[in-house]
Amino acid sequence: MDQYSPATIESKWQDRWEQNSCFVAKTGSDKPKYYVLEMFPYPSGRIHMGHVRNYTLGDVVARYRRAKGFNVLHPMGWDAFGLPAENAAMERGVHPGKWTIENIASMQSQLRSMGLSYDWDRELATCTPDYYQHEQSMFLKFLEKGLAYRKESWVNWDPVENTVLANEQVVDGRGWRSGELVERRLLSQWFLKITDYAEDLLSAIDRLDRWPDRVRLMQHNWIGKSEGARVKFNLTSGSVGEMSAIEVFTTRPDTLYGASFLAIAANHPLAMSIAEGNEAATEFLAECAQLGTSEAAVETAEKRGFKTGLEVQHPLDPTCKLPVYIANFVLMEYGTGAIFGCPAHDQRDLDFANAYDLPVLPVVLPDDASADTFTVTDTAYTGPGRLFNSGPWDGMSVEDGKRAAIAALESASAGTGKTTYRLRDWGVSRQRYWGCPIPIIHCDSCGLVPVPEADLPVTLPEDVDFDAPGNPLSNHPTWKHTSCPTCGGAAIREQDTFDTFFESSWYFLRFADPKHPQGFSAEAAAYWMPVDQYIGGVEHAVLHLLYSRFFTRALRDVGYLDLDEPFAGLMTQGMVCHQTFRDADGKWLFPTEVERDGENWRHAENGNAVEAGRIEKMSKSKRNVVDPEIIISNYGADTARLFMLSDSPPERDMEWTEAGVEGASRFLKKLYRMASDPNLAPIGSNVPTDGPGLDLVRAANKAIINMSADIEAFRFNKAVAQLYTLANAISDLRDESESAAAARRFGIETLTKLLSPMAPHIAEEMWERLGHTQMLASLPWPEADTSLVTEDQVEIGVQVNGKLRDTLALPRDADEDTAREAALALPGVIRYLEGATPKKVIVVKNRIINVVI
RNA sequence: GCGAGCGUGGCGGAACUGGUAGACGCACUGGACUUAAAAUCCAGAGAUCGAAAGAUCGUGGGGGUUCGAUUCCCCCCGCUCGCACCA
Repeated sequence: MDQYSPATIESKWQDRWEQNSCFVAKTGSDKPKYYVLEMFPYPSGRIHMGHVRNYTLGDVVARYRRAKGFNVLHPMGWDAFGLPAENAAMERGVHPGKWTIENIASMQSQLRSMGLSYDWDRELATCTPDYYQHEQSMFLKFLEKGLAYRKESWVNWDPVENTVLANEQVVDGRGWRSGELVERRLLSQWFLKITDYAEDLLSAIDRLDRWPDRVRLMQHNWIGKSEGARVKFNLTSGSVGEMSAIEVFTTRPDTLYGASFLAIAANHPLAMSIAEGNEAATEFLAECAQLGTSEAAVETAEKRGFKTGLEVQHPLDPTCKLPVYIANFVLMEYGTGAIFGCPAHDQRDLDFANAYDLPVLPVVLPDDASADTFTVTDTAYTGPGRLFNSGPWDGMSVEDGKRAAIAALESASAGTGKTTYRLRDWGVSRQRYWGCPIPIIHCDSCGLVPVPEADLPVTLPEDVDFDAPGNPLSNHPTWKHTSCPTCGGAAIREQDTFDTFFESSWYFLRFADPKHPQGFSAEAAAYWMPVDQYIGGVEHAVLHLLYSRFFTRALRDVGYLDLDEPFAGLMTQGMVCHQTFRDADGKWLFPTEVERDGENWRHAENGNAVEAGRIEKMSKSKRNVVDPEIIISNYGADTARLFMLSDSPPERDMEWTEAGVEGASRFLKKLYRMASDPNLAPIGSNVPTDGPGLDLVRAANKAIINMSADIEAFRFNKAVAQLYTLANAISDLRDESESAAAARRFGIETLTKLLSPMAPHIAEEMWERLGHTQMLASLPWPEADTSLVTEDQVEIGVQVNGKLRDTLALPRDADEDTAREAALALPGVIRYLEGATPKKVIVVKNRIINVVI
């Protein structure tokens, strides 16, 4: 018998699948459609284990759905714009385009070696004009519709990447890729009006019932809806500059009678005008500007304020005037950049009031407190209760008070009910070369002029210099010079490029018809969309996944298609982790550099002791990485895939271990031997319905049912366990009869089919060795004979007072009396009864019997 | 601080709507085969006590509901993630 040789059979079957176009998707079919998509990779040059996990998960789904009779679309492409290409250009002098194309080629061949069932005919790379010209034209349509605009604003500047970042790309005050503290810069930038969709994006989250709750919650929080009111407070001294009133936003208009001050942000326009010619105020503003926004800075910062000397009139209480402060804890970016302080019912306001000796008047009385004695000193009361000290609203609940307050404000023309969101518009300008040029021309006489549709695409110049500092497009000697499409005069091109999240916001639509001259065809999109199952990392919860939801709606509203949600089902996979190793000097070591030494580890070459550290996410910096290519060449893609799936549930982090890989490899070798067994019954033998093989036939049918359920629920680790269980059932059948041989054939054939979504190459090879000529890739999923899976005998646990004392074999669905009598006759039960009659016997059919004494 | 999730053998993890805790695998132990090793096959295995039969304990800790709790409720501890001066 020849040996299992992954290298040989894997390329053999990859070629056959390719020759037979097994995975080419056809738009339109009698079969139901199924679109499965994995987040496309950035072409860094080499695949890593995270990719292997992501694409294996997707491939199992794709292959399973295909076998279940779906018309499956399973494409792959390249998110090919981005900064690493420019860094490579600077470091190695290679052009970003060339670098990217070469990386795509090598990663593509790595992916092919994994045996993934992609329709490669639909492959796309976002850095080609053929792709990005369409987003230029989308942008122009957004512009026409008012969904894109340009404004000067304070933006996040990443000093390492030398570009602006969107709010979503700043984590803890640092750039999401560079990790460097971002700076604030005032720049003129392009924005997309994602805020127009805040309410829709938020409320539609409820309908994304096949998304993980975690991601839904993150998007919910990110959009950050607050319902409340805007309230206008008139300045008693007339006006300062052009301002005669301060508008605040509050979620607690019901506490308006407890107001004791107003506070405005340091960069509020009023604060700016006050500071003009006021040294103390200027100094305070400068101090505020220095304050970091990092977690630590915020936590330790005291509440500080600057008393402006201005006063405002309370809008509902003519006798009440409130002082105005500039305060360091008020943010210009949220609400109106101004608040009214009600210290009794807001902790920050209370801290501030205590620091500046402002009155603290409670206006909400907890249900269990008395109006005569209730006071607030150090801890604000934010819970429910009845309003008091609040004039006409006394006795109302907080909720009724909010409504009454808004009504009162509206009738006094002093405010309105208002909903505020945390979500900001998406800034899409990037000061980089390797991105999609923004199709705008700046003309001195005509202003901002869109590049006419006929002149698209605006392509990137090839000959660029990466050695000079700044944006290479700005530095290019001729590219930016053009003529104005309106007046014909000399004009300058926009030199910023789009955020690379622009490309990934619609690639899933392009896959529906990747050569379509309009970017994507509405019909093909109508057929394939939404993506039925999307799979990727959770790190995109509020980046790519939110942008894509917005983008799809925006495209709908400019007339491209009729669709709201791009991804009907989402699954976020966990990270691939590995043990870390360091030598005596604390230097990180690659797993390939160490070897086991009994309980300990030592250096493979010099034999020095090695310290094994924590199990962490695979990362280049800690060197705890395993190269998929090496695993594939040593064990084969099937082994890598099987181990990826077997160890942990997909959404959880998993640990990559050599021992686990060995185990998966051993299992596949065993299956290969089973399929090569010369003593199997001939092909087409009748499956026995009795005799010694019956247990195996049952086990195989059960495996079909369980495995299907497990795959559909993404419990791939359990699905793999079903394979092991079935393989054990085959080994356990020792009988040499003809009918046992037939059962064995049925078992191994079933096992082979069940294995095929996970380890497709070896499954094909086994199928062929079993004597079949048709490819598994084109065969349907096996159907279980459900009459065979219910056994007529069931083993039931018998408890005495809730503790298991014995077990009992009973006919299935045996009636209660039979069960009770049989249980009471058990020696294990009699021993405890000691002749007494039990108080009660609980019989749960086919499950358990509990004798209570 | 707010929100979410998690905590089960030496390890990864199973356990349907409350019903025989530890499926399946890894590591481990013993045996067979072999001159030997590897590979393979067979068997064993939660902990403690016991020769065994068996007993007791056991799903982070403490309480509760129940005939019966990993599962439901309350309190506490620990870890992970997300958000954060959001008015």
